[in-house]
Amino acid sequence: MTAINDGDNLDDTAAICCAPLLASTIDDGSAEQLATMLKALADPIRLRLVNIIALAGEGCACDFPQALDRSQPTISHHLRVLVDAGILEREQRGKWAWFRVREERLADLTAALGPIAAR
Amino acid sequence: MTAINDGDNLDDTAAICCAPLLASTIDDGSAEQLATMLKALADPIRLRLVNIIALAGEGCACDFPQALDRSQPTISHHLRVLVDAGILEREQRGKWAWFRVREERLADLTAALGPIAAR
DNA sequence: CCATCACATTGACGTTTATCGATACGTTCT
DNA sequence: AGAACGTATCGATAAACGTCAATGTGATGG
Repeated sequence: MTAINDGDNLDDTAAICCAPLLASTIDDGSAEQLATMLKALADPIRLRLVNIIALAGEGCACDFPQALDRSQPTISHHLRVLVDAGILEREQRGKWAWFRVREERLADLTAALGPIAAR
Repeated sequence: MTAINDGDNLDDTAAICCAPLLASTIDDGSAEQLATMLKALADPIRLRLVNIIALAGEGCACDFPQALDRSQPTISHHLRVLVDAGILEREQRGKWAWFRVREERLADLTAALGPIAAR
């Protein structure tokens, strides 16, 4: 693979993701899709990014380097991973970039994980 | 770090994990704990392992290399990651190793992720 | 006891990932 | 147009990860 995500896989992912983990034998492709979303969340910095943005309703990229003690390029990288995975949405306001949580997508995730726990 | 996990971090993790992502600002430590569980699930092979075991109620290690087309050491590695993260439990029966899903732990996970989706 | 079987551990290798400094890009204001 | 600012991308580096062949460990059964 070349990079985190190269283009509009975002909605491809959204279309297929996520068959409940208990309901049926998950195939190789579905597992890969689910893993992509989970991998995006499976990082402390990215979890805290999502947390901060979810709490405030939205968040400006400009605040994150200081809040999370990481360089601006590093923050930019993590935001990209989250947007590519469909967990955040990006909106340009003047020269600032603002982010919101795509709650439907997180709901998809818990829906895919839930059935196991619910058994 | 030496390996995936070196000892009984399992229950240390269980004790702290997992504060809801929306309810409060998540601190560095909690983020790390949550990330550990998510990382354990964020792999296609491990997702399919959990899926197979959850569907059948339990699963024998002996069946997985063929089912998932991976070598025995690779399967053993993935099972170790899942057990260390508290997602699976291991039981020795004669010379066979059997695994079950720890549903309470998965419930903890969705509980930590859920509040965002529910907003 | 020794052979066999199931599984874990070790060691090595290629790939991916997180991180940052430097730099490019795009917007705003003068 | 040019300066200043916020953000993205590039290039490099070190650490982590997935994978397998070889080997170790522990139980089973002749």
